Parts: sequence; C-alpha cells; structure tokens
Amino acid sequence: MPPPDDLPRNAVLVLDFLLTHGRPASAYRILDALRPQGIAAPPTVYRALDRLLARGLVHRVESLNAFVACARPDHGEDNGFAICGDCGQVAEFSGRAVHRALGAIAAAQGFELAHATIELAGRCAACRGSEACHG
Amino acid sequence: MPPPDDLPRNAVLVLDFLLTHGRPASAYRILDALRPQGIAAPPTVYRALDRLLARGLVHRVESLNAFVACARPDHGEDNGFAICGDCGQVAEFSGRAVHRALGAIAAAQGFELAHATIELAGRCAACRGSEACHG
DNA sequence: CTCCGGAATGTTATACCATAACACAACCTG
DNA sequence: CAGGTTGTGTTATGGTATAACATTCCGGAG
Repeated sequence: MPPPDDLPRNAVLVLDFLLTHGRPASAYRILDALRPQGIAAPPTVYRALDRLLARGLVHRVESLNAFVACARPDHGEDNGFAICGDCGQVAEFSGRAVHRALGAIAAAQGFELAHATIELAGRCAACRGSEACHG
Repeated sequence: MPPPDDLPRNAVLVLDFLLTHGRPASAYRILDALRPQGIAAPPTVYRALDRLLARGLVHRVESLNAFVACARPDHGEDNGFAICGDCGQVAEFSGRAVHRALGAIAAAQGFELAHATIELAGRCAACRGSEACHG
C-alpha cells in the first residue's frame, strides 16, 4: 500500500475536502466546493476520486451515489457503512466477519468473490436519542 | 404481503419484462423495451418500479443503478445479490445469516437497522468454467 | 345522472451523475 | 532537443432520476 503522500494536487484537494466534510459528498458537491480552488469541470473531480479510490483513501457509497473519506485506512477492503437517513452521517465498520460469511455463501455457489458492497440504512444512535422519544 | 395481482397496467408490463429479461435492467433499458406497448417517458417506468419495489416484487441493484425481478418472493427483505462481472447474471441469495450478523454489528453501535444492501461483485461459476482455464 | 375525489397515467422540462474525446503543460529521461 | 508518461483543462455528451402539472378513468355520494 503506497503512502498517502505523492498524491497529485487535485487528489489532495478532494481528499482534504472529504476529510473536512466528514460525510459523503457527491462528485458535483465536491466540484462546487472546490471551484474557488480552480477546479472547474466534473472530469477533474472524477479523476481525483479514481486515484483516491484506487488507494483506498476514499470509498464510494453506492446507495447514495456519493463518496466518503476512509475513516480507517488500516482496514483493507473489508468494510461496510451504516448510513443514517436522518442526519446523513456514515459510520464505517470492519466487515471482516461478514465478509467471511459472504465468501462462504459465494463459494458454495461457485462464485468467485472480488468485492462486497455492504451498506446499512437506518438511524444512528444520536438521531435516535435526540428526536422524539425513542422511535 | 399483498398478492401480486391488483397491480396497475404499467407495473404489470414492467414486471413481465423484468421476469422475461432474467437479469438487471436500467430504467431506461426498460423504457426502450416497453415503447411498443405505449410507455413513452421515464416517470412512467419509475412509477411502476416504485410500486413493484414497495411490494418486494422487484429489487434495486445499487451498484448497477438497475432493477431486477425478485427471484424469491418468499424471502422477505433479507436478500443479497451476487453479480457476475463477465456475463451480467445476478444470483439472488438469502442473506439471513449475514443480516443477523449485520444487525448485531449495527446494534452494538446503537444503530437502528432498517435495510441492508449486500451486493457481491465477482465471477459466476459458469463464467469461471467456460473462459480461459480456471482463472 | 351528475358531481366530486382519488388513483393512475401522460407529458414536458429539468436536475443530477458520469465519462468520452481531445488539447495542453510539466516533467523526466536518454 | 525528442519523445514518453502523467496530470490537467475543456467541451460535449450520455445515462439516471424526479419535479411539476395536465389528463383520464372510475367508483361513490348526492
């Protein structure tokens, strides 16, 4: 795994934004945020995202068509996301046990598993506590 | 769970197409296929899909931005998909064990789980067998 | 029968997500 | 300097999804 340095300028801009943002952002949201820094068109953002995705510094959240900075660069690929429908926060968790189980399910069908997408939709602890009484 | 009957005309058209098609199709693919039957614009397709999704007769495949007829209407919501990158076939499997594990992970963080998206990317048994020697 | 209201549908326009294709500049290397 | 690789800029376009409003159909109340 290459060090997080030696990144091109635009990748650094995008990564910094996502880290600051702290939750998923669409490519166009990123684009708008970085216009002041000279980023003017979608391909620039997508190219930066491609680099970051390749290094595992950013993940794509399929169910949101959005991207989020990796919260745990030590995890490898076996991660999942818990997405709060109220506040939009995303918690990244290690899905190793789940991935093992999925690998077994796949293997039983002769399926060669390359990548697993695991995304949980629901409400985070904070939103359950703060709104209404207890859901 | 309401019976599969009492569906509006357009929902029936879309469901029939997806059942015949046998693999995921995008809303626009469906639209093209159903133009001869008088379906002319995206909202018509999306409305039909909404009904079918609500009844669990169709699932959305997030990582493909596509829709597929439910292969096992008995499953309830606890399902997952194994998506072959070579042939595009999708196998639907029961993810009950996996869902239990995910529910536990979520609960440990105070997350109230509403829906889990589980999508596996890789190669199906048929494609592993037929192409090249053994991958 | 007529009126009303809800459900489904039709239609237009638009917003949002993603990439193809080509041009240009910086850099390193021989 | 010539030539390659990498990153970038720019324009145009394709693919996904929904907002907003008009229309039609049908069943029940008066």
